[in-house]
Amino acid sequence: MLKYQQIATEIEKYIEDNKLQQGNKLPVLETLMAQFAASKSTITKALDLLEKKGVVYQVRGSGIFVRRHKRKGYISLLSNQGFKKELEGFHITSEVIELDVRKPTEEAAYNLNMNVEDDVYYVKRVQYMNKKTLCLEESFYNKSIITYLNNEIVSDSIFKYINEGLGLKVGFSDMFLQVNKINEEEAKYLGLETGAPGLYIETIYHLTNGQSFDFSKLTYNYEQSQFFIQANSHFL
Amino acid sequence: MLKYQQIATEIEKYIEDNKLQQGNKLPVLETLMAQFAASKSTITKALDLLEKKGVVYQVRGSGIFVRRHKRKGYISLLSNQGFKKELEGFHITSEVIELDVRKPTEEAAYNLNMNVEDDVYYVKRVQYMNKKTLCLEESFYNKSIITYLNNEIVSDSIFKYINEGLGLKVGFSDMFLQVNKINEEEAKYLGLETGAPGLYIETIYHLTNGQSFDFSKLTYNYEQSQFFIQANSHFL
DNA sequence: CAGTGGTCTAGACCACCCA
DNA sequence: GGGTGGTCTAGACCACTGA
Repeated sequence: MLKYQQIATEIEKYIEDNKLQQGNKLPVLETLMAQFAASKSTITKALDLLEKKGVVYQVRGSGIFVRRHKRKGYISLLSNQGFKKELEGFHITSEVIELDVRKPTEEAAYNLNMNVEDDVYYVKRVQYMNKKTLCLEESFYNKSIITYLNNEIVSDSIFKYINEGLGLKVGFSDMFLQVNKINEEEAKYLGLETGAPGLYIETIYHLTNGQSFDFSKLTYNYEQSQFFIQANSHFL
Repeated sequence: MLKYQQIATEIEKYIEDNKLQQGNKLPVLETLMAQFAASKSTITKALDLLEKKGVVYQVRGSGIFVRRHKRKGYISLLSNQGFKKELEGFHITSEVIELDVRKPTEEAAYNLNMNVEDDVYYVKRVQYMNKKTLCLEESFYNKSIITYLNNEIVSDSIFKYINEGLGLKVGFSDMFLQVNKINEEEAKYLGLETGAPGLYIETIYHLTNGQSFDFSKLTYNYEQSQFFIQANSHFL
């Protein structure tokens, strides 16, 4: 593990252990430099990482402060990539409905940047959170990248397998979000009425090298869907 | 403007001008260093900024590539802070329903970290996108920070005024997102039926120094709400 | 193994916050 | 004006990619 990642992890642990709250001040840079025997840039890099993750915010001329304005029961929409939910104290299980190798739909092929003649793994699952239906998921995996899947893997965490089993690194993802009335099939699997509200999210996942390997379409049960997102303003 | 921001801006412009597509390669670091007469770290910092914004991705040992997998008609959920929508080719207008100084609700006071006896500006607006109702918005501004608002400001872009008029810098925001059936009032303003799906987002906006100044509750018209989010995996 | 990006350092200097 | 974080540099060395 890299030095700056290690430092970031330890600072995060320090915040956790000392139960620091929103606005609490961390030690000054010089102290951190001494404590971790690292140069200023390395400490800064660790703090930048924590800032991206929404753990701290830095105020020039003033200090480094803890940021944790979370609410209970809300799932992080962004760290929602596969298996992180477990870590936030949500118990997620999956029921596999379909799993096979097939040709992709036009839509899936387009989003995965592959040909319609190439193979994909198709997975359809219902996910449960704390025993309630959370979402219906339909995923297409580029078979030339995700070379093998089976029922056992798919019942557990697919992303964990991609990371640890296949040794692939997920780099970034593009999410597209809409709200709609759910159709009959979605209603059936989610245990709701046809026409009920549904949060509909399509995501394209890419490896660190930019290749897209997964196109997923999820319909969330609106009764269970509470998400939070932490945004930074590099936008302005 | 800082050197690395300037460089980031120019690289973004270069991508735009040359109409580079997803996966296209940018010049190598050394070239960029020479071209902008900057050190490696400065170029890297500019590229990190662009990576955060979802404009490029960097692959070690290979190169720097363009990332633009956007879809037409989708609004960026994160750069949705106040006035950016204009820049994405959406025409947004507002109709002010209420604007006054009052005491905050318990909820607003809690989220703005102020006392219920302190004053807030309360704003209720309907926003229109390309002449269709986009959302109903209810906002509470901490009056000790946002010292003045009037009808003209509120009809235009409040965030533009906060930046340019008051000279305040927005730092980060916490968003909480749910899907619900809309109530009678929301239905009336959005021109929908009571019980129709609604995307409900609460956001707390903070200045760069961490002070929260705005607590907003938005209900989006599900027929107009298509959002995209670009995520990076510093999570894993 | 050449090309390319990533990490890390030491240090100079700058910019902002607050008392 | 003292304290604190941010920018920028030059350069050594490391790690991954792909032909």
